Order: sequence, then structure tokens, then C-alpha cells
Amino acid sequence: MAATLKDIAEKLGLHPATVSRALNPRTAHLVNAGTVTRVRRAAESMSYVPNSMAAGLRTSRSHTVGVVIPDLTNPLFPGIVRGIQDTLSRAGYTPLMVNTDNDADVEAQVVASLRARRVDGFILATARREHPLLVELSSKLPVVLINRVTDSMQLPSVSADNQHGIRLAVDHLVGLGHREIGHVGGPVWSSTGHERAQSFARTMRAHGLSTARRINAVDAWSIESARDAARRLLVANPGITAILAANDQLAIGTIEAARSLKRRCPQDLSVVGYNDMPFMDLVDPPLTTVRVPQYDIGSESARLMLSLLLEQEATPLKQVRLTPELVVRGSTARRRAPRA
Amino acid sequence: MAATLKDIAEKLGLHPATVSRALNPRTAHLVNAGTVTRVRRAAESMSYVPNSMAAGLRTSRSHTVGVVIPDLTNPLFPGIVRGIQDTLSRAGYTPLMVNTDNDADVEAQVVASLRARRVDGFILATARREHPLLVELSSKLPVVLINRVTDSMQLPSVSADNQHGIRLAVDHLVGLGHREIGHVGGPVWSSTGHERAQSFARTMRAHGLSTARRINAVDAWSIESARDAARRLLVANPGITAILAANDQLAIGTIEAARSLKRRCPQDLSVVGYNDMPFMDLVDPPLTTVRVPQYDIGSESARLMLSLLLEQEATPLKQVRLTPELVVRGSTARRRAPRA
DNA sequence: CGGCGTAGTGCAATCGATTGCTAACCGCGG
DNA sequence: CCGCGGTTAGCAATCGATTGCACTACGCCG
Repeated sequence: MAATLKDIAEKLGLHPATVSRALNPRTAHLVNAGTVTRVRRAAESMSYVPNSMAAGLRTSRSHTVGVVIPDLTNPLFPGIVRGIQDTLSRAGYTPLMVNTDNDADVEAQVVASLRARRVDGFILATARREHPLLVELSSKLPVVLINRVTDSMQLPSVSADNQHGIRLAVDHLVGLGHREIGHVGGPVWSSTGHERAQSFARTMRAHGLSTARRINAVDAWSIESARDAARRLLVANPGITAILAANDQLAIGTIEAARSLKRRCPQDLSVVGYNDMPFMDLVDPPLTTVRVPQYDIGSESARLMLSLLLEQEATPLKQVRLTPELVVRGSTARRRAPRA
Repeated sequence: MAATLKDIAEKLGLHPATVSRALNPRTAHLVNAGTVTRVRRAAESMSYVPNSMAAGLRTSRSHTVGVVIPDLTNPLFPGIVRGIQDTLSRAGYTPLMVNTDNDADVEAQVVASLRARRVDGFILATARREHPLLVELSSKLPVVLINRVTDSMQLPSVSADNQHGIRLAVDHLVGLGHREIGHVGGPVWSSTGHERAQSFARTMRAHGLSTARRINAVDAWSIESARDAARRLLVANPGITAILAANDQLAIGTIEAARSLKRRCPQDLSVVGYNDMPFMDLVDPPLTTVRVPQYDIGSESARLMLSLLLEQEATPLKQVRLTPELVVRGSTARRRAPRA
């Protein structure tokens, strides 16, 4: 059906090998310049499309990268994915994207199916803290981690600086006069949640503020989960005047919990989110949040992957840290007189 | 490096062909049951992963489907993509996803690169009204259209019933007492925008209401674009008390335009969106909108694609239409006395 | 005029799985 | 004892591109 190298070769009275070389920019210099243009023209006219499966079989490189995402419908990820796609495709690579739903079994399964497709490498945005696959996987293929650095192993990674982001947020709240600041943290199994909670504690201590009993955790990065947790936190600590949530969904859940306790945001309670997902400027109240450069995280991780794939000499371990910034909107306000 | 059929065969003193048959459920019955289990066990222990590129080369089927999306960061799409992925992967297929940014050139390019990867079919969610590629493409590969039926050609498609959705919205507004209802339509090149505008006109006429001069169009599905358009519409037609926007972004832009003209939503102007993207319940005011079943659109289109790929006999042309529903929230209200 | 270097092509093996055909072998009936 | 049907398994070709090696022809130098 579709034209092959052999078809072109026959039409031109050449050998397939010559046609192959003429069409490959890296080897075209081995072929007479006139022949190259003849071949190019013929390929064009026969609308030749190289069969990447055949090429991949021969070279055992698929020009394909597995991209493992916990949940694409979390608005944090589409931006990242766009960054990955744009950068990879510019280099002739195709991302193979899969969701895991934050389920370790699903993850094992999709990783296996991507290996069957012979991906050349993996970009992992799943942020479980422990990760049995990782050791084995990274010994066989290039792996780039997104939003996570592992405790045990050194791997190439791209992430936004959580410590810095959290400090921006806490400084902002302290600057507004808040002293009793709570934290609604992410799931305990999540390395991101863990890191942000630690950064929170560290920063609070640096300000000489109490931290220990205010840290709280939920079991999913969801609005519902935060609703419960924040409610408990607020009931247990009525003196809290501000809460830093570990991401935007948790911030929204926190605001809803506050409302259910008749505490308005920002008048009675300031709330800061994290990530600055799309539309967070439009919710009520517009969310003050830490913006992470989503597209850049994606494109940087793709760039890192490409350098691992293309550099002949072993690339030195690179861990890219991007800097988040604080976006002040309507969900934070100066602390008012403590409630009666 | 990785184990191959031959490796297993040698270890077991068998021929690769036998191993292949033993491992393939469709041909396992040709092999002695005992041999099958021996092979299975060996494959397991050597952690054999079949090379899908070799299989694909031989069978010229990649078990891969190209999924072409205009813009993944449009929150409408992640839900659809999830539906596609879940359904395809359950059947052993892998989606290859690409963005086009609503650019026809980019689209041509990504389609070419997907064809080089020998995708078995295409799911197209790009909704340009005219589409030169489509004719050629659909003659060579199975194609399923999302959110679009073409004027010229009959192709398998999955979409939500725009006419029905628009009617729900208009009926709602009319029921609230509105008579002068405007429409902020999508880009003219978009088939979705076109269809919704037509449905709007039709429904308004059915209600005996004026329509002609209120229809308006913008050049992108963006908040900014709607801001300008809605402003012009409102300035030109100050009597308008309600606006139906062709999607949620346009609705948000419309609300902002109204604000800039000192018209509050919903008190002075009711606004209805379309799609019910995530977080539309949280914006200010919570958006009344037509909900389309995003996940189902994705999974139905994947199902349709699978039936095209797997059924031996030609599948009869199927055009799936899903039914949207109206979600009433805070952006619409009963019409008040006409403004002074 | 002989020999050597080089540019340009052709040859053929290779990647790993699949599959139509063939071959070996068994049991059984005539 | 022969032959036949049926079950298992091996053989070998095939998919299409890539690439190390061999070969030809030509130009150039000594």
C-alpha cells in the first residue's frame, strides 16, 4: 500500500540502501548530491512515509518517551504535558502518555505496557514517596522525575522549589499580621505533600511561630478530602487566622470548610493555595496562591530527557529547580482582631 | 539485552515459532497444553516483554491510535482524553496524543508524523469546518470525529447534541422571563461554534423571539476574545438581559465585559455557558451551563474506533449523539424590570 | 603506466515476531 | 501391516529500514 524505500529504489534504478542514506540527513553526505535530490523528489512525489516500526526494530530506538501522569484531569498537568509534548516533538520524539490514578498497581501495569512499546525513556510525574519500580527501571532506561526528588536515589529531576514557594506564602501571611497559621497538607504518601509540610514547619520555626499541632494531612489531593481535614483543623484550633494549603484543590476545600463554620474568607480566614491552576483567578474569592511554572517544568524535563537520550557521553546528573512565585489575590487579607 | 522469543525457545529447546504461538492466546490452542505452561512460566521468569515494533512490522498493525486535540490546556479536553485512554488501553491499544493549537498547518504536520508511526486509526477532535486532510485521511484509515459532523462527508462521529443543549439553555432563559437574549458565538471556522449559533437562532425563532442582530462571533475560544465581542454586543444592544455563550470561556469573558459596563451578573444580566468545565461551579458567580458528558464522549469515540478496527465486516456508519444537560447555578436569574 | 586514495553504490545481514506450509509422530481402523 | 487423520512442532519467508563491508570507477601522483 504505502510506498517503501524499495519502491523508490526501483523507480529510480537504485538500491534501497542508497535511498535510505539519501533520505537520512546524517548519512546524505555519503551520496552524490544529484542523487540525493532525485531521491528526495521521488520520495516526495510518491508521498513516502518512513516506517518507524521497521526503523525502530533495526535500531532498537523507538523515538518515543513514556510520560506517566497521575491524573490528567488535575488541571496542574495539562500545562506540564504541553511543555513536554512541544519540546519532545520538536526533536522528533513522540510522548506516550498514560494516567495512573495514583494507583501503584496501575502504574506498574502501564509502565510494563510502555516498555513493551520500547519507549526510549520515561518521564515520571507520579510522586509517591517510595517506589519499588524506580530502582529497576532507572537501571535500564533514562528516567526523569517531575516534581520529586527521591530520598534514596539520585536521579535527574525537574521540580519547582517547594521550600522557596512555601516561604513566599508564609512570609506573605506573616506580613499580613498572621501568627496562628495552619497547614492543610497533601497525602502522606506523596513526596510533594511531604516536602511542602516540612518546608512549612521549617519556615514557621524560622519565624519563631508555633507549628507542631497545626500540621494536618489528608488522603487525597481533592476538594472533598480537604473539606474534612480543614474542618477538623479549624475546630481543634479556633485561633487560626490563616491556612496554607498544599495545593489549590485543598485551598478550595479549606475555604468551603471555613464557610461551613461561618468563617468567611478572607475576612475571618486567609487561605493560600499552591500551583495556580487555570481559573484560580476566577473562583470566589480569587485565590492567592504560589504559581509554579507548569509549562516550563514540562519543557525542562523533556529537554533533560533529550540530553540523556542524545548525548553520547554520560550526562552528569542534573536536577533542575525552577522558581515559583507568589500570586496575591483575594483570599488573603490583613489579620483582624482575634475572634471573640 | 531484553529477552526475545528466541531466547525463550533456546532455553526450552523449542523453536521460536512455537513459543510465539504458545504466548499468543489466539494461537495457543495449536500448542500442547503442557508446552504452553512451560513457555508461559519461562517467559515470566525471564521477564519477557514482546517487542511490539517487531510484531507491528510483521503484521503492519501498531495497536496505536492517533488522537488529535486542539488544545489540551482547554479544560474540556482532559476529561475526553481520559475516556479515550481508559477505553483504548483496556483493549490493548495505546493513544498517541498531539495538540494542534487550532492551527491547520500544525495539524497537517502532526498527522503526518502519526502516520509515520503507523497509527491504526485517528480520533480527531479538531473542529474546523472545512478540512482538506479529512478526505484523504479517511480513505486510508479509520477516522472517528469528536464533536463534529462534517457537512460534506459522512464519517463515524461522537458528539453531544448541540441543538438539544442550546434548547435547554434558551428554554431556561425564556422561562426566567428573558426576551432579549444575545448569543456570543464561537469562532466562525469552528463547526461547533457554527452549529451552536444555528441552534440558537432556530430555538429563538421557535419561541417567536428576535435573533438576527444579536448573534455575534469571535475569533478564538478565549476569555479575552469574548470580552471584546460581548462588550460590543452589549453596547450595540443595551436591551439585552441575557446572553447565551457558546462555551464556558466565552461566558466568563461575557461576564467580565458586563462588569466593565457596570452590569452585574446575574442581577442585570444572566449568562449561560456551555461544557461545564471543571471549577465552573466555583467561579464568581457560579456558572449556569450546559454540561456535556466529557468522559463519555471520549470513551464512546474510543469504542467506535475499536469497533472499526476489530470488526471484520464493515461496520455500518455510526454517529453517536450524547445528550447534554443543563446545570443551573448562580449566573442566571429571573429577569428584572428593564433597565432605565 | 602502475598504484593508491576516495567518492559513490551495491550487497547482504540484521532487528524480533508472525504465519503458511511442511514434517514428524501418534493412534487406530481396515 | 498399511495408510489415514489429527496433533505438535519446525522451517523459512516476511515485514521495511539500517549499516558494515565490499566493490567499482575515477582521478591523481609518482
